[in-house]
Amino acid sequence: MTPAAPAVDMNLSVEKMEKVAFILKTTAHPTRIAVVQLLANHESLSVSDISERLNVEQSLLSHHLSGMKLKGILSSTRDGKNIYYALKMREVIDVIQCLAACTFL
Amino acid sequence: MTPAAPAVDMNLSVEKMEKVAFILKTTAHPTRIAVVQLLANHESLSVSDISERLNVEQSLLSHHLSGMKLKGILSSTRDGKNIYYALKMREVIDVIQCLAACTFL
DNA sequence: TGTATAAATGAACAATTGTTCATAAGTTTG
DNA sequence: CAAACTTATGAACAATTGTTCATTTATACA
Repeated sequence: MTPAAPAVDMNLSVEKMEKVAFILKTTAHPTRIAVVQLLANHESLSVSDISERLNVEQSLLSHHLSGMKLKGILSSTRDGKNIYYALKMREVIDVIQCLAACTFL
Repeated sequence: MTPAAPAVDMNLSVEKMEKVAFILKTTAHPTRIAVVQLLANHESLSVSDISERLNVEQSLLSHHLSGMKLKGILSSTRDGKNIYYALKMREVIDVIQCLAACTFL
């Protein structure tokens, strides 16, 4: 007997769904997606560097970055006056790629 | 010469980043993730069916569903008294899988 | 037609996110 | 140590999302 449906193996617990939602929400913002993009190609960048590249005001960017760090997506290390952020949860790259690959977007 | 970085090919335009963010946001909620999960395995389900399975109140679920439909993630067709929803943008399955596969979640 | 069932809608409100601004905290260098 | 520079922080406010509830719309069927 064949199943009446696509049969995609995906059985997330409620807890896991909440975590997935949490990560998605943390990423779901143009500026934050841009940050992930940048850090996907750069290993690590300082706040002011990111700020200039993305043309986002320091404080606002800092809020975004620290939020993403808090939620485990980024990591940061200080070097002198600068603080360098890096992509910790590299899986989010794949997530973005999945959608970016959609032709209809 | 080797690049100083991971070199992930991902160059989204601002417009595309906004669209990706849009889809992520539309999915980033435990109930909506559960809906995607269900519809990944069921082809199509009526509102009351989903409502019972997920234990979410009719009106609230309807709001979620129509939002997802509006944003192109789901489609719906009426059959008699019921309205059946189906997954239109199947790519979101992959997106969720990407994250669900993370062992650390 | 009237009643029951299924789902959508819209207003009101709650909760969460996003943004701005002023200021603080850490670091370097003269 | 003071000045300059980089980033973080917190309060205030704006904007968006999520939820509830009452009501409406659409369909079936007695």
